[in-house]
Amino acid sequence: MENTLDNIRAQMRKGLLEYCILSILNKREAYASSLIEELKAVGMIVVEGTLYPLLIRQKNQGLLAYRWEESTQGPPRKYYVLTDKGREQLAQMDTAWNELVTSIQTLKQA
Amino acid sequence: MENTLDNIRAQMRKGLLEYCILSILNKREAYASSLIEELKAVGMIVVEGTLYPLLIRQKNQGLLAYRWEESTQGPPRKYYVLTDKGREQLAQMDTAWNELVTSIQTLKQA
DNA sequence: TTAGGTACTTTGTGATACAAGGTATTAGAA
DNA sequence: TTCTAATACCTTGTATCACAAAGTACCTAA
Repeated sequence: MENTLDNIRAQMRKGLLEYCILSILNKREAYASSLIEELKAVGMIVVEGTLYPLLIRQKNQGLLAYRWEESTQGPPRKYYVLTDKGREQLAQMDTAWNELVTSIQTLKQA
Repeated sequence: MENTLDNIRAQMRKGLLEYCILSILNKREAYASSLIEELKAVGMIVVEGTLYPLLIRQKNQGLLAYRWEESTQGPPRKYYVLTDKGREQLAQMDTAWNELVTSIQTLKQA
């Protein structure tokens, strides 16, 4: 029942991670650790235990595909890319996000 | 496993309802049905079974208080108002929300 | 061959929203 | 008076999401 700013942020992020992942992958392919890095860079802390199941869900929904790629510094990496279906979903999410931002703007006005 | 725009919207709303309620009550006091009406007016469909537990949670956290008021058209209504603690929480949520919007803007850029 | 770093995965828990159903008060019609 | 409809509040069971914590596998270098 903590009410820290971190918790508030965490609650607000719920459901938006999926959108963030598709948005990043729309720019370039990436593997899990690099996604976590990019999210952390913009202030959205995400842990592995959250991200991996999410990527698997999106892949099972046909939004993502992946390919294995060798790494020079460890085990091979799963590089994810957006599918056509993923791009369609992202377009819908862009709409939903913009509407959400507008809704909250409206709510906060007189 | 539906992927309609409605579902996408619903997922994105998760965790933001609390913020919306405090934002509305920061403008004026309100009872549950009127909150639902205002949320519906900006495109955020919420049902009673979601809102009542949320109001009770926020009241138990000391963010809200309420008073009973007679109605001319039915049973008495619980009018909720923000407490000082609720206003503090709202201020923190404003910060968190603005940061979230900024984070997503940044993610979507090159 | 062993240690440490990197990467991927799974399990159990808490929190949120929802569907569906239930309780109680009021006003007006039968 | 009694019944019905409308309004308002509340509860229970379920699905989903994020997280903490632990586990598995690969690779390199000492």
